[in-house]
Amino acid sequence: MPSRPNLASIARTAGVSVPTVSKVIHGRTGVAESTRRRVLEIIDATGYQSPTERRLRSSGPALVDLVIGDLRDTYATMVLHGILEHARNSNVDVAISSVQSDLMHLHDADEWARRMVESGRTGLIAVTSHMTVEQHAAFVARGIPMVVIDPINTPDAELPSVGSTNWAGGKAAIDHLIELGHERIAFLGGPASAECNQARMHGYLASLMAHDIRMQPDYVRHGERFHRTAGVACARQLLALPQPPTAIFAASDSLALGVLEVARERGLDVPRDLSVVGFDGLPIVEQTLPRLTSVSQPLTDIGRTALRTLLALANGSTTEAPRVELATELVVRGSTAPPHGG
Amino acid sequence: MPSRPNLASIARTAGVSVPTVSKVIHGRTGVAESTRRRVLEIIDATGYQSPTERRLRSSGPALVDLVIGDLRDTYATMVLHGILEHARNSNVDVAISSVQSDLMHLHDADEWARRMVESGRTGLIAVTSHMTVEQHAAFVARGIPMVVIDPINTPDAELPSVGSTNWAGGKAAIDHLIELGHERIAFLGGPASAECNQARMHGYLASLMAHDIRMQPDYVRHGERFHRTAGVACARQLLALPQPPTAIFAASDSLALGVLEVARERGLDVPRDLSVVGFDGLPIVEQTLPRLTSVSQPLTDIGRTALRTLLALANGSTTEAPRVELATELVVRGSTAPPHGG
DNA sequence: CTGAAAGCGCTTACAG
DNA sequence: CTGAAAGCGCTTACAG
Repeated sequence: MPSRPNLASIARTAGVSVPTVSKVIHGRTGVAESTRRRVLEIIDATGYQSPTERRLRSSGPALVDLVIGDLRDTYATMVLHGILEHARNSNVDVAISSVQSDLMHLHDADEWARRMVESGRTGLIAVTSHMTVEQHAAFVARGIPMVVIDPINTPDAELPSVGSTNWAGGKAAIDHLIELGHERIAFLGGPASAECNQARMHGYLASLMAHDIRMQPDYVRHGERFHRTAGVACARQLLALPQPPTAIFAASDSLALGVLEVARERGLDVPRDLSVVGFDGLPIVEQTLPRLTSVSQPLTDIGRTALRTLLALANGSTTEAPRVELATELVVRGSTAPPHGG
Repeated sequence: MPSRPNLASIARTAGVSVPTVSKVIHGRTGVAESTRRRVLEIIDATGYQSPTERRLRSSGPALVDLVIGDLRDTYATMVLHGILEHARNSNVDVAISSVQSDLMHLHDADEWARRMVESGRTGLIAVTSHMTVEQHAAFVARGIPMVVIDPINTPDAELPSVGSTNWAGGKAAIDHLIELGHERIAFLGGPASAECNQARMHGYLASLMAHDIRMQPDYVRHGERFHRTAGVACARQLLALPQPPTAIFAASDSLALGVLEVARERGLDVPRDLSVVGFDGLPIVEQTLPRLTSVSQPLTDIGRTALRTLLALANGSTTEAPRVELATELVVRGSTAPPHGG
């Protein structure tokens, strides 16, 4: 076999003529099903690329695909901003799609990967998407490198991912509330399946445990999304408990906005009657009344790092850790104070 | 000349050999400067496309370029959302870049257009960018269709653009304030050069005129950007006037957020002491205290329409109007009321 | 359904 | 600096 496969070498291996291979590649009719299958197998095995594909990959800026769950979320926008900044510096183009996570079934993943190879795409970054082992495998099988940012499920261990120190961030938030004197602290999470959400919750549990505070199952709630409306629903439940919490740690700033809204609607003063901590550090935390204490994530850095990791993988680097975590930082603002009642 | 130019036809026209044309196309050395120029001219004139370029354009989904001024602005995000929605339905891919407007000089535009042709891009949508006649010409010259959304300068008449009824929206806002009994009404605008800003201001002036209210030059301010910080700066100036306005019409919701902030810092009650109207209808207007009366733009529709227009142009349609305006709607919320002092 | 033959469009290596 | 010649990789048209 020559160093680079061409129609002739594929034809030779398959024991057919060059025109037959050409027909298979272009999906023309007039090829026996068994022949077609045999040729396709060899094409797959040799990793044949048409001249167009080859030129696409070598000439001009690389083009990476980006899938984002919901763009109207400021979180996604800030990650995107970081990705685009690094893209400009690295002379890389970014093709963006926004899809509902459930649209991307296994079949779609395979079709998607095929089309990415065809159009010479360099790799894929998925932000807050659902990503199964099979889907990941579909991309790997076609040689498309892939990086995820905060998937809404727990990804397989092989899947390269970039995020922040969610566990440490959650723990820092609760440490802060306990230092202020709180003991009745609730956790208001996002999708229970999301790994980042689980890590934040386990940071919460770890802090309680370290301070010998018993965890109350009633005080742990999960929304369907990291969204304000979910925050409203869960906060209403929490504050309607016979013994409501004196502090709520929300696993996102959007959820925390919902908490502030419910507090207002119930006439509770934040932070006098209720302390609230968010997570993300979105710009909005500086605009709320009171300004929101929040665990800040370096979102643009996460975006930048994800693209850097992807480009490294595309260049054949395999030394990258499968998971990169950037540091979070608790920023104390006006929404936390010692508990009032005691 | 054959129906489709190839190296042979170009060589014939230029009076050189096929290998020489090949060298010119790939920028190889060993070609006399005069020969190179002659060949390049003919390539330009005939619109020659390499087989790779041709295949790029014909196979797979079209790929359009999108340039966005500042992504962290929710305005841009919502437009983007509309574009991506229509892109998914039309099986079109979107390559996104975020650039400071001043980065795109004339030279860059030409280079950009060249690269777009090379990578088989279908067209360009520019959101809130600076776009000169020369830049537009650079894209037209290479056959790249282009659509702009709210450019921050006044675009040339030929440039296809999509926006909303800015003038009517501005007029509706002021009509509303005057109906409430206001006479001391200020206009707090964005970049004075932006056409959308000018249209909103002229709506303001038209309403004042129609109600025989004299326009006070002191009451008209322009920020450098449609941004909260500009709103803060201008609102401070307006409220420090010997006779401050009783109502402020801000030409964007972000500017209006700055006004609310200054009102709070000066202990003014909105809407009792000061009425505020914004423009855009971003989701945030439902979250402010009080909720913000605002002229709502159909931002996702604008995005959708921009892409639809671009694709129509790319398909050779020339019947499109050069300017499409979608309807705005004044949504009255809690930030406007009759003037208190009077 | 298959492939020998002709051909297209481009590139490469090299003689002048 | 230029181009005749050889060749590469693929496709097309058609005979069997």
